[in-house]
Amino acid sequence: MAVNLKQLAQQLGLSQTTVSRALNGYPEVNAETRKRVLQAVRETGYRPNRAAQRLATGKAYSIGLVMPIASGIDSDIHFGEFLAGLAEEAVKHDFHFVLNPSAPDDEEATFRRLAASGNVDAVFIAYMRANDPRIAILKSLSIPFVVHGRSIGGPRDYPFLDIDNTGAFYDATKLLIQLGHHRIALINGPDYLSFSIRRKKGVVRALEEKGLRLDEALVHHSAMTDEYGYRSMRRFLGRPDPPTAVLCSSTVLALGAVRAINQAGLAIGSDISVIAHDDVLPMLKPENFSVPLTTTRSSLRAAGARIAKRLIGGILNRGDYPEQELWRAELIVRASTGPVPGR
Amino acid sequence: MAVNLKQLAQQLGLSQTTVSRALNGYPEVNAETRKRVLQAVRETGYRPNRAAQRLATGKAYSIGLVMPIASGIDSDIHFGEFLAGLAEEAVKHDFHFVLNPSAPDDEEATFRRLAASGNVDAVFIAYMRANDPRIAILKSLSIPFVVHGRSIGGPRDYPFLDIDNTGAFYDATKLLIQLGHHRIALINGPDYLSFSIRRKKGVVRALEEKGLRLDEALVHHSAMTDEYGYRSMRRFLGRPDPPTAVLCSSTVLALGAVRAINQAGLAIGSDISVIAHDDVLPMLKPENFSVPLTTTRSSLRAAGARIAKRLIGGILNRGDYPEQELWRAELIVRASTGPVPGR
DNA sequence: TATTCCTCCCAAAGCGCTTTGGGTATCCTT
DNA sequence: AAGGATACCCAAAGCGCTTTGGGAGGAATA
Repeated sequence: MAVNLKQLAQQLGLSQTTVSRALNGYPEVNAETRKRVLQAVRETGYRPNRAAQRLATGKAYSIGLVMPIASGIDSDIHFGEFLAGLAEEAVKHDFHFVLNPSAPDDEEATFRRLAASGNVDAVFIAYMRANDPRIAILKSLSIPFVVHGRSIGGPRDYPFLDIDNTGAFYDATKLLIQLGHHRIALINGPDYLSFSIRRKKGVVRALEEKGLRLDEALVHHSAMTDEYGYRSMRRFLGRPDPPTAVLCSSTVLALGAVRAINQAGLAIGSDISVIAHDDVLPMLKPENFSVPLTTTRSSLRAAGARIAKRLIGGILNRGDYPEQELWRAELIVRASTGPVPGR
Repeated sequence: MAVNLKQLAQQLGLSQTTVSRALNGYPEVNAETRKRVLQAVRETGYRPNRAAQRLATGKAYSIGLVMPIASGIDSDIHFGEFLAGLAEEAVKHDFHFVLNPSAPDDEEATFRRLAASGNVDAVFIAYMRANDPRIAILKSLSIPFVVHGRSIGGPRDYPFLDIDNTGAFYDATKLLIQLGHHRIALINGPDYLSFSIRRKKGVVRALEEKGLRLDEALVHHSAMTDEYGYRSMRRFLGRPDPPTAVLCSSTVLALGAVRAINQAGLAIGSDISVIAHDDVLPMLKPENFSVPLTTTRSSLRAAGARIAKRLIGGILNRGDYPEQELWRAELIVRASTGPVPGR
C-alpha cells in the first residue's frame, strides 16, 4: 500500500541515495531532478518511515515533557492550553511526546532517565521558580531544552521563551496610576513561581516611580483558580481600607474576583478597576465578562507552538531561531478600568 | 557506552537470536541460559533500542491521543488528571504519545491521519457522547482502541473502561431518599456527555422506585468548574421550593455549590445534604471540605493507568485483559449528608 | 591536449533489532 | 539400531532509512 523509498527510487529510475538527498534538501541534487522527486512524492503520497529514520539517524524525533504533578500546578488549566499549542505544532512534524508525570522532588531523576533513555531529543520545562535547579541539571545532562518562562538568578545563558511579565504588570499598574489609583491590590499566582515574582516587581516599580508603595496586605499568592480569586477579593474588600483597583494574574482568578466584587455590590470600572493577565484561554474571553476586562494579553497556546517550533527546528537543524525570546504582552484597555472613584 | 544486543550476545558467547528470544520470553531457550542472559542484562544495563524494535517489528510502541479542544472540555482539569495516570503507566513501558489536538468536527480526519501514519498502534478516546460516531469510525479504520466511558446507543461491542455512573448516582440518591429527602437537585456535567446522561438516569431510577419524580428545574448541566457549581446552586436556592439535597457530578462543581450554600447561611449536612462524585483529584479532597463530603468515588488517574495497561498489553500481546470493564464507584458517607430537615 | 574541478549521481554499508529456516545433539520409540 | 521427536541454538536475511566513499562526465583551467 504505502510506498517506500526503494520503490519510489525505482519508479523514478534513480537511486535511493539521490531521492533521499532530494528530500532532505542536500545541495548535490539537480534542481530538475529534485522537482521530479517532489512530484512523485506528491503522486504516491510517500512518507518516510519514521522508525527507519530514527534508526538511521539516531534521532528520536520526539520531545520529552515533564508533567508536574504537584498540587496547585497539577492539572492546571493553563498547562492544558499550553500543551495544546505544543502538540499542534509537533503533530505537523510527526513528532512524538514522552510524557513524564513527575513530582517536583524527583524531577532530577526523571530528567536523568529521560536523557539516558535516548527516547527524546529535547526536553521542555515550565513553571520556572526562582533559582530553579532544573536548568543546571539539564545543562549538565547536555540534552537540548527550551524553558517556558525564566528563572530568577542562576545561570543566564539558556534557551527560553518568556513574556515580559515585569513590563506587562508595570504597564498595567501605570495605567491604573494615571487613572488616579493609589491603593492597588494584586491577586497573583503561587509565590514561588518566577512569573509571579516578576509581575509583582512590575507593580512595585510602577508604584515607586510615583513615590507610592505596594501594600503587602493587598497581595495574595495562590493557585490560579476561580475559587482563590474569589476568596482573595473578598478579603481585600472586607478590609477597612479596600483597594480601588486590582490586578489579577489570570482571567481565571479574575473570574472569582469579579464575582466577589459583584457580590459586594460594587461596580467594576467605576467603583473598582480590574486588570487581568489574559492567556487567551478559549473558554474564558475577557471581552465576554459582564464588564469587558482590561487585560495584558499573550497567548499561551501560541507560546506552546513557538516552543515546539524552536525545539523541532533545533533537532532538525533547520530554521534559525533565537535562543532567548521575551514576548511583550499587549495592554488592551476595556471597560473594567476607570478613574479612581471620588475624584 | 550503552551496550547493544550484538555486544551482549558476544559477551555471553551466544547468538543474537538466542539472547533476543530469551528476553522476549520465547520457549525455545534453556531456563539456565535465560537466567544467564537476564543476569547479564542487569549487569550491563542493556536496554533494547526502541527505534530498532520499531523498525523490525513494525510496531510503533506509541499510542495516539486525541485532545479535545472544544470549549467546556478544553483544558479540563479532569483531563489532566486522567492523562497523568495514562502517562504514568506508559512511561514504565517506554511508550510514546502522539498528541493530537483536534476540534470535534475534524476528529474523523484526525483519526484517519493517525491510522494512516502508522505512528501509533492504538488510540484512546474519551468524553463519550450519546451515539458517539467515533466508535464506528475507529472500528472501520481497524485500529485498536480503548474508550474511556461508553456511548449510549450505537454498537455495543467495543473495548471500554467505564464506571457505573448510573449505579453510583442511583446509590447516592437512594441514600438521600432513605434520609427522607424528596426534593433532590442535580448539578451535572455537559448534557451531551454520556456520563452525565447516565448519572441523571441513576437519580431518576432511584426516585421512581419510591414513586418520586426528578424535578427538571432542579437539574443543571454545565462544564464542571467551580464557577458553574456556584451559579447552579445559587439558582436552586433562590427558588420558592429549594431542594433539601444536591448531587454534584464533580468535587469541582461541589466546591462552588458549597460556597453558595454557605453564603445562603445554610448548614451542610443538616439544612441541606450534598453528595458529589469524587474523581480523586489530588488538589481537591472531599474529606478536606469544611464539612467533609459524602461521595461516590472512583479514581480518574487509576482509570488512566488501567487504560494504558490495557492498550499496551494489547499491543505487546501480553496479559489478558477484559474488553469491557465497568468499575463500581464506592459510596463513601461523610458528614455532608443527613436527614431531611424538619422531620 | 592534458589536468583539475565541479556537478550530479550511485552502490553498498550500516543503524540494532526480530524472525525465518534450518542445524545438531539428545532422548524416545519400535 | 534405525527413525522420529524434542530441546536448544545459530547464521543470515530483512525492516526502510541515511550516509560514506566513490565515479562518470562535462566545464574550466593550464
